[in-house]
Formats: sequence, C-alpha cells, structure tokens
Amino acid sequence: MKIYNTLSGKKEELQTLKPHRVNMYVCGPTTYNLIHLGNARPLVVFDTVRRYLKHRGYEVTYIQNFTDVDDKIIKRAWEEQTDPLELASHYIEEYFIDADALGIDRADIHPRVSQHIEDIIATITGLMEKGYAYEVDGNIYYRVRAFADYGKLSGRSVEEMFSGARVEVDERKEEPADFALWKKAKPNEPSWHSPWGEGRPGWHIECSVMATKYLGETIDIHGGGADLIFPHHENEIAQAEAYTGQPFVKYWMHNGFITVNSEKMSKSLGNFFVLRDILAKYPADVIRYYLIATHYRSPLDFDDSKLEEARKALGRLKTTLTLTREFVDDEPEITELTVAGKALLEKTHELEQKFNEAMDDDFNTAMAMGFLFELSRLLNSFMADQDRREPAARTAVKNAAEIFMELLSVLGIIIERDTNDEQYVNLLLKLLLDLRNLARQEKDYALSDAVRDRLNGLNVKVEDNPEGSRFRYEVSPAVDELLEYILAIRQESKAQRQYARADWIRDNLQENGIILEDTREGVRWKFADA
RNA sequence: GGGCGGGUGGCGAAGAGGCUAACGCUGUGGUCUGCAAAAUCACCAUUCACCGGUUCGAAUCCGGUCCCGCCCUCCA
Repeated sequence: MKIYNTLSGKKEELQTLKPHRVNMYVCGPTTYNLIHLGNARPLVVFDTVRRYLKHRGYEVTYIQNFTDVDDKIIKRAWEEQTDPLELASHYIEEYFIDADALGIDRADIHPRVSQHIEDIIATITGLMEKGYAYEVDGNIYYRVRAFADYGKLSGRSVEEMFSGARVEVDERKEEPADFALWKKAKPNEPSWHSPWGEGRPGWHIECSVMATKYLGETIDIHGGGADLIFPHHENEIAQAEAYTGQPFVKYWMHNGFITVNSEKMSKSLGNFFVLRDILAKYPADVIRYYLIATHYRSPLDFDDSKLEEARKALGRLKTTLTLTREFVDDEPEITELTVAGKALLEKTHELEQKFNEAMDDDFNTAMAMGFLFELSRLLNSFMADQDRREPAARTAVKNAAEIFMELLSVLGIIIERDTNDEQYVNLLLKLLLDLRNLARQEKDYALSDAVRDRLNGLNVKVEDNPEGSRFRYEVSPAVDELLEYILAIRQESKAQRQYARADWIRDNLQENGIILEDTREGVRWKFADA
C-alpha cells in the first residue's frame, strides 16, 4: 500500500511502526465559528483514510485536536462579550453536529489545548534547557537556527526564510523566522501560570505536544490541509524532533483545496459556504461523495451544479442498492449457483480486488469509485435478465450485494436517512385530504369515507368545515404507513384503469419530493433529493 | 521573486512509456412500460494546452513556450 508523503514528495510503501497498527493525528479546527465546506474536506478525506486502513485490517488509533485557545477565538469572544473558552466549547458542540451528520467517526481522543497546558509548559521548558528556545520578557520563542532540519517539509531553506520579507517583524526576536511557543498574557485574555509568568501557548506547540503524548514520539501518519505545511507542520516537526530527538512523523499527508470560481474558498474572500447551509440543501452522503469523487490531493472547484451532479451519480449507486434489496427479499435461502451466478460473483470479486488496488495507491477514491459504478452496472444487468423467483439468482445477488455494500461503507457514501420527517407526514396527510375531496367531488363516497376511516385508524382526526378539511393528530403517524396506504389507493385506481387518478397521485407526490417508479411487481418510492 | 501542483471529450474526473484514453453527468437511438420513471443495450475524444526532442512506441519521459491554482501572513 502506497501513500504520498509530503516529506519526500513521493509515494512510499506504507510501513507502520508496529505491524497491523497505525497511529494517526489530524489537525482539527480552531473553533470560533461554524465550519465551512473547505474545512469539511480533510474531515471526510481522513475519515475515509481511517476507514480504509481498518478495512485493510489495521488497528487505527486516531487523534484529532481542537484548537480552543487562539487569537481568533479571543477576538470573537470579545466582540460577542463572552468567555473565549465558552465560545470555543460552544463551537466544538456545533462542530460535532456537522461532523456526525457527515458520518465522520469520532476520533479515539479529541484533545483540546486548554486541557494540556501543563504538558505544553513541560515541553517548552525542555526545549529551553536544550537551547532550542529563549525567553524575551515573558514570551518564549523557538530558535529556528538551532534546528538543522528546519524547512525539510515545506522545501525551503533556512536562509530563504531569514531573507523572506513577509515574516512578522518583531525586534525582540533573535531572528525574524523564530516563532512563539508561549505568549505573554495581555489584559483580559485567557491565561495560565507558567515559570515565565501569566500567558498562553503559541499555535504550533499544541499539536507537537498532544500528538506525542497520545501516540508516542514517532507517529505513523499526520494529516491536514495543504496550507498547514508551512508554517504549522514545519514548526511541529521542529518542536517535536528537537524535544524528543526522534523523527516525529513517518508519513505526512495533505489534502488539496476547495476553490470557488478558481479562487481558494476562504473567509477573507467571503466566498465560503457554511457546511450547515449545504447540509440543509443536500443529503450528507451526497456531500461526502462529492468530496471524495476527486483525488484528495487535487484541487476541487465548487459550485451548486457539482453537488447536483454528485447527487445524480450517487443516486445510481443507491438505486442498485434498492434494486438488490427488492430482488433478494429477506428469505435466507442458500442455493447452488448457476453458471451466470458464478460469473457474477467472480466479476464482483475482480472488481473488489481492483477497488482495493486503487485505494492502495495513495487512496485513489476517484478510481475506486469507477469500479463501484462498474459493479453497479454488473448487478443491475444481472437482475434485469434473471428471474428473482429463482433461489439461485437471489443467492448470487445477495452475495454480490454484500460486497457492494461493504465497499460503499468503506467510503462512507451511504448514509441512511430518517424517513419520519414531520414535513413529509404533513405533506402526505394533506395529499390524502386532497384526494378525499377529489373523490367527494366525483361522488366516490366509498373512497372518501375509506380515507377518513383509515386516517381515524391512524389516530388522525379529520374535520370538515365550510372552508375545507383539516387534520389533527397528537402522535405523528409513520411516513411508511401513510405512503403504503396512498400507494394502495393508486394501485387500485390503476387496476380499474383510472389512470387520471393514479397519475394525479404520482404527480402530486413528485411535486412534493417523492418519486414513484412502477415496476412489474409493484411500485417503489424514493425521496427526490436523496 | 522563491517553493509546490496542474492544463485530458459538452461538463466533472481517472490514467503517468505499449491492451479499444476508466468512471460519472449531459445528449442521441433501441428494449421494457397504460404513460412516466428506473433499469438495460448501443453510440458520443484517431486524441490528452502549444512547439521541439528521446524512443520501435509518449497524455504519460526531456527541453522550451503559454495559461491556471496554492504556499511563502491567520487559514482545512
């Protein structure tokens, strides 16, 4: 299995420190607002890396931090007249709402800076003792010149750094490139006691300290966005390696950026899309699909049409899943396979193999998905010309579909949604009332009464008054049951060749986001936006 | 200015020396179907920014040119 290592600029064979174990650390967000789509990319990418490593039999320890002490948090808290740590805590909760929706598995540990001040002070003290850091008036700086390997990750020389004009100029530092390990407290800032007085950690030290604390002096994989390569990850290396004397990270992985109209999505340009807003418009699995349909190191240009395309493409895979479930049904009959069934399974295993090979090559999700689509077509065409009444055919589909489903779940691109949304309940009830009124106009009192009785049976009261009808319920009826009833009415209409009524039902549902598809054996429904 | 990465069909996106340039979306035609949808089958790049070179053979390697993005400052 190969991983592109930013440190060497090449794909390298993965050799973990301990066999069958991977320790990975991923830089998490600074929690001072809701995350945007750009922030979501590394979440999904590294979650997928983690899932695949597990799929390949590795035991993965996954750490993702929260930066909850930071200039931006302090600034925001001051603007909102609240406590910085409370603000950070609040946005950590908000973060989990979004991350959970996207199906991001929780890290084994989510350490926060504010809970590791003692460890950070100990590390800074050690760095000072070894001559890698110095104090200036309550501030501690890292002496970049003392670390010979400085610049090895970002590919720039120390001299280049020193001559760089854009580095923050601070007369008190020995060199312009030196960076803060500890910042002296300013009035009204969160601060902690230290040997150098009141203060707080600099940005970079937290990751060196927390990564080594939980994963050891050398870790297997460290991930993050490409913009963290310099200075953040460069500085993490300088700190950790100077302190421990050991190589800090074996494999550095960095995801590419999301752009909008070919410009980087960023706060300063104002072209960012808050993930919460996108989640309101598109299902989480569509967003997840979109984010890994392109290789993780490539740039990704965003606009609404891309999500729409992702929705349709993923819909194809979901349709196959639906079709296989219909085809197999629940009977666990196992039978000898036919020649065609054997061929199906053989090809399925081939595609599974190819899927794994693609993922083994630096997590090529784009290529791996290509094989998923091929598997999808394979299954669909098998089902199209086989008879589902044949146990052998069902057995073959069942076995192949299990593999299909497993690969989908490695990528995390199927997230089952909760169908019992009140919005749909009300919409279906309204449709039933409309249908009932239509029946009454047509003097089909048998139907109109049947509808009312059925609704009463579901504990929904129907009230007729001069302005029309309305419904009331205390306990929400289930979407499934309502739909089942509506579809039964439609089947009855079709049987009586009342196509106008049947089509009225279908059109009405479609306008409200539920699509009906007639098949030889009945009807199936699905959400239009899924 | 320095450091990375990239330009592949109408669109998105794989491929990194040699099988018909994956896969998805869109489009066209056929099958199925009360109609619709879904599914299925077929078709849709002699060509991979441009110009040279290496090679029996180049999207793929080398040199040059033109564009584009990112980093060098907080940023995923």
